[in-house]
Amino acid sequence: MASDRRDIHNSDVPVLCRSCEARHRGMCGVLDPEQLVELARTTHKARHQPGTELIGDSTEIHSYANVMRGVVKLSKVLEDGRQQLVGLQFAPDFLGRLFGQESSVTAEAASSVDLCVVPKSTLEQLVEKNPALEHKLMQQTLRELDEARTWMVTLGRKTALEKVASFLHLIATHTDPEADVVVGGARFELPLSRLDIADFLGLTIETVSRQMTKLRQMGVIQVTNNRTVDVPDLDRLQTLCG
Amino acid sequence: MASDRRDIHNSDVPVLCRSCEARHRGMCGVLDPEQLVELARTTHKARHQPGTELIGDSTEIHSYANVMRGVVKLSKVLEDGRQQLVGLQFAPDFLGRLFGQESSVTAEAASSVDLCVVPKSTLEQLVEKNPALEHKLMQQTLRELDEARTWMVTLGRKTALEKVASFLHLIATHTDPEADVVVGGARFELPLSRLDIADFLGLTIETVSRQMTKLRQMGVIQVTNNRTVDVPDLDRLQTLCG
DNA sequence: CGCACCCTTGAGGGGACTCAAAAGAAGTGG
DNA sequence: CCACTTCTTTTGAGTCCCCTCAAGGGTGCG
Repeated sequence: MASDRRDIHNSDVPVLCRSCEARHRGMCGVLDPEQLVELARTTHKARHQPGTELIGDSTEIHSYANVMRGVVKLSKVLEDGRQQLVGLQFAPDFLGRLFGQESSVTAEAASSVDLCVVPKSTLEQLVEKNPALEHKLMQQTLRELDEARTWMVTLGRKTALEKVASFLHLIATHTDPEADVVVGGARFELPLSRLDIADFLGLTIETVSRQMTKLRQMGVIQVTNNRTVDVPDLDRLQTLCG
Repeated sequence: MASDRRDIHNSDVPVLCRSCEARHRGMCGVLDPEQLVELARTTHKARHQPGTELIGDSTEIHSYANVMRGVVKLSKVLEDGRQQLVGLQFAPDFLGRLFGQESSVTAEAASSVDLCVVPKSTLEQLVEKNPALEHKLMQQTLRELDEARTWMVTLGRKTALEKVASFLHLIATHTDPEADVVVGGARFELPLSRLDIADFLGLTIETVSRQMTKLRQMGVIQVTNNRTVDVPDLDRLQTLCG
């Protein structure tokens, strides 16, 4: 492809960026090499363990980030501790509330996560200079809004079984399929614990577990080590999503 | 105010736009008079009765619109007919999925609604020429995303009483308060029927009704004609939102 | 008045929650 | 390698909240 050829000859591309997914599919894809160099001067990679809080709700924002690897969960909590996940972000998603003074959600590493961290001011200056960048971020924001609204239907109108099926379907279609996929099926690692899944679905951990058992007994899924899920027939799973 | 004075002298402002809220608080606020004239050449006002479908789910998009008056409800339905409202839009909100080929939601007039309709191509050309316009629309999209996520907590984690209280609080704080507001209280017309409220909250119509009755018995609200709600103490209402 | 529509109220049932305990899985140290 | 702890997940029993089904008001309009 043309862009690949250009990359080969373009030794200006910062080393950090060369193997980064965000440069192709993510926001950095709209930057020219010069802007990429400028951006890379102020960014740094950061690896986080599962459970690490990346951004706190109602805390001031000093930086944005790109998810380079792993899964980040976005959540909100009520005063009495009830928690609800409001989004999941995969590579190469952009992380942070653009133009916001403070975050409206808590961001936490669900798995081991690699981030490319950008200072707030750097990115905002770049956005001002490059309308294409804001356009790219707008596209992601619109996609996130679509996903949030799709999920509202799940939260408000689906049964527990349908919720769990919907979650499995979401993960199956959002994580890169492993090499040994069977046609029409999928095998993947759950990036979330049962508690996280419950918080994502508006259920309790016990109910999630019971529905997983039911799906297992129905032959829709196979589970090994509580985390690896095998879906022989994705269409079958989809019919259970309501 | 300075902007008012400028308006008076600026007879270039199209007649249609002079009394429009969207020109000040909405997206047209970032346009200069020349652009406003250009835009106004292709727009037209449209009044719709309650219940009119403005945009169908999965239908092709030919135009966008600004809500000038009234309330628009956004909804999604499952194949078996279960419905979920995923958003409410008030003046001067922008209506439509920017850059999308087809809508991902159904938009319906909840009350009598006045729209300012803009052809898709006109607006998209204007967005390309004017980064400030995309920025403004980005701001609204980000706000809608925040609202959607806040509502996900309500859908997933709140009890029926908390849901109804949250809905009333939302309406109380999103519709322009009437002249005769008491300090700390509010009085407003519900823009939605009980069925719509139920679809918004992920409840049944009967449950909504029962919780309204309970709130009435608790003295938190007074209801007249099933549509006019009086909240003597908004703080009291808020404590019930969970 | 009579009809239509929307809302409220009541009785009963079921699905998800709560509380409790057992079974696995993962890590620690002898 | 195995006892031990700890954490996660599963399973079970019982309860409650919300849904379902059904009937009874209100309100507006012809």
